[in-house]
Amino acid sequence: MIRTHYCGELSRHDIGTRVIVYGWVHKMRDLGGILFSHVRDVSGICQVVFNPGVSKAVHEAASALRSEYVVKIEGSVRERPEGNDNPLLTTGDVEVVADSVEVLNSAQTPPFSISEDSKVSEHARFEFRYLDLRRPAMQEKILFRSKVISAMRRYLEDHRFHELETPILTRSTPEGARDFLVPSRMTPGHFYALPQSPQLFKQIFMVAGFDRYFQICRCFRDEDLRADRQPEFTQLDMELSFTPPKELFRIVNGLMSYLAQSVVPLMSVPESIPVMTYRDAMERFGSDKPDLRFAMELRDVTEVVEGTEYGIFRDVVAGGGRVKALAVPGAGASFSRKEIDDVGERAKQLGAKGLGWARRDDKKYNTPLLKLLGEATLDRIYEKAGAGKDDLVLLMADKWKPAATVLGTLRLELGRKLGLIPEGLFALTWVTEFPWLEWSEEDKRPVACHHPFTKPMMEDLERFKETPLEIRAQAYDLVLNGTEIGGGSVRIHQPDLQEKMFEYLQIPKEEAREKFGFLIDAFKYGAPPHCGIALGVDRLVTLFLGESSIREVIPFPKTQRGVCLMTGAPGTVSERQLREVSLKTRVE
RNA sequence: GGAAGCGUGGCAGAGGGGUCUAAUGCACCGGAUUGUCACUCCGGCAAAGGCUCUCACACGGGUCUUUCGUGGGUUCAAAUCCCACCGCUUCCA
Repeated sequence: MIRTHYCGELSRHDIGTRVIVYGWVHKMRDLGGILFSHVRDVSGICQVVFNPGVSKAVHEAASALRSEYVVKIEGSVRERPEGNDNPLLTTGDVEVVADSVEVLNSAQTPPFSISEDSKVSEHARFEFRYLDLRRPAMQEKILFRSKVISAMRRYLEDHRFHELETPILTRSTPEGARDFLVPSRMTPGHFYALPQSPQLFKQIFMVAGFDRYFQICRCFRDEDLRADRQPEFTQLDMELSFTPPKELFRIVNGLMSYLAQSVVPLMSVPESIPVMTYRDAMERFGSDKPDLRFAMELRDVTEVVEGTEYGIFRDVVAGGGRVKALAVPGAGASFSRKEIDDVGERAKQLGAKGLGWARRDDKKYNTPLLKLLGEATLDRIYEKAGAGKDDLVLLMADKWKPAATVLGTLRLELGRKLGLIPEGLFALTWVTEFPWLEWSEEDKRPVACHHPFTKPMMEDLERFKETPLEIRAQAYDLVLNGTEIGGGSVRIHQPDLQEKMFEYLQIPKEEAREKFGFLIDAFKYGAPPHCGIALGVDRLVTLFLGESSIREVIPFPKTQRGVCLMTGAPGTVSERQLREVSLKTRVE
């Protein structure tokens, strides 16, 4: 006899039916004469009653049940007696009257409770992940993730995308993050690398003519871990031919609103997601991933203070720098002097040389800047910053970028502190026109901001000789609530431009030839114009669920040191295994 | 590479030089309990080792020692102070 019903799906509809359910004992309540039990399976929980009036033997057998025993229950569904419904259970208006119970497996007492949402350290949860994953809250998250992924597949397949696979064993590329390496047995001294993304392969798919590709793929980066970073993570990777980014945006907007409709009912996504340039994002929010759940925009007051006598402002402006202002709502009235000083300290911690501030009580300004700038200038600063009379105005003078980013960080932190960031809101935005190149102090050469296959804005390219770092790329990020959840670009599809790019990046010809020769060759045989994007599935799911760490939505995550506490990976290998791949370790 | 925080019974967590023989809650174990659903009530409950009582064994009892991430140090005295290491978390490069 096999299972007739899932525990969590029993309802009034089944009253009178004989059922067989399988599951784990979630909880026991022994009232002596009568015995109640909650039985749990993947679908949920139902109550099973053991009554000696029904069967003395079964009641006695049931009294030996303990938490997490695996059981098979046979019985009949009945309506609960008047007033005994349990509104906390989806199956709370019925119960199974058991006439048979079979223990399929007993269980040791688990190290932490599965039925109660008690506080447990991550360490214990990771070590006993199989028990942690049994907890209903975790099952919900993992199944939610699965739903998100399946909705992605559905949507993309409906939009003529093909899910295509790319290799996990591939070759190391010089740009980007650190690779995970896999030694080759058959070619001693050579290594595969695990892909940081299937970038080159998806472009090759475009050359091969598949037109629209997607993949739910695992990517690997050997970097330090964070709350939002794991050494392996999952991306929704996409690439499209003959499609301008505008159309890609439309498809991704559609994907987001499809997800909102089908799996995240709390989220509402407007037909079109706002688009702003990198420059705009930096100027207005001091970040390339602005959190648009709240206003508090940065303003530029350089012109207002240009002519001032105040040395710091004057010098910064004369040196081509900028003075940026941030109005902090209500904080002028509510912050103590110490709190304001703390903000200044924080700014220094973030790399600022100093932070100007102003507030006013009633009609008078109360700020050290009053003497230096005068009332009229402060009036204009307040006006320009859009500050009300109770607001605290922060002023930052520096080169435009640090001035913006420091205030941008303060904006976030103060917004959080003042409770200005609404919960349960999903604010999406596109950020476009990222810089193409950035200077790498480490390598003493320009490196690609996105990756070396990104197409620049062709009209900017003419200025390459003079201001290479000001060239804009046809690259874009998708940002949700201040978190980058995806990024992509229009790719170079002309072999000569791609070769030139490697030149700009000062990658030696031979190296470029060796590592990317196949791509340039491929382009020579008729490459379509193409663009693409990759969305971070772990981050997306984390945000949807309002969690603070991607570890909550990854079934088997690793600790900050890259260790899996359940399996003990990474582990040592035998001398023989090392010999087979021609390796010798330097540590014992 | 660097900064900060943390590590105490199965879990959570108090204790920050002597009163720790480690509070409390949860889980767990035994008993009572016929409508519970965070059931209730009573009792027990950190681990390892030594010695010992009862004793054929088992079960049970008594007693001592060690253990507060690990190791070392300071002190008459360390969970508590210092040093190193290990681990977890957050952040920076």
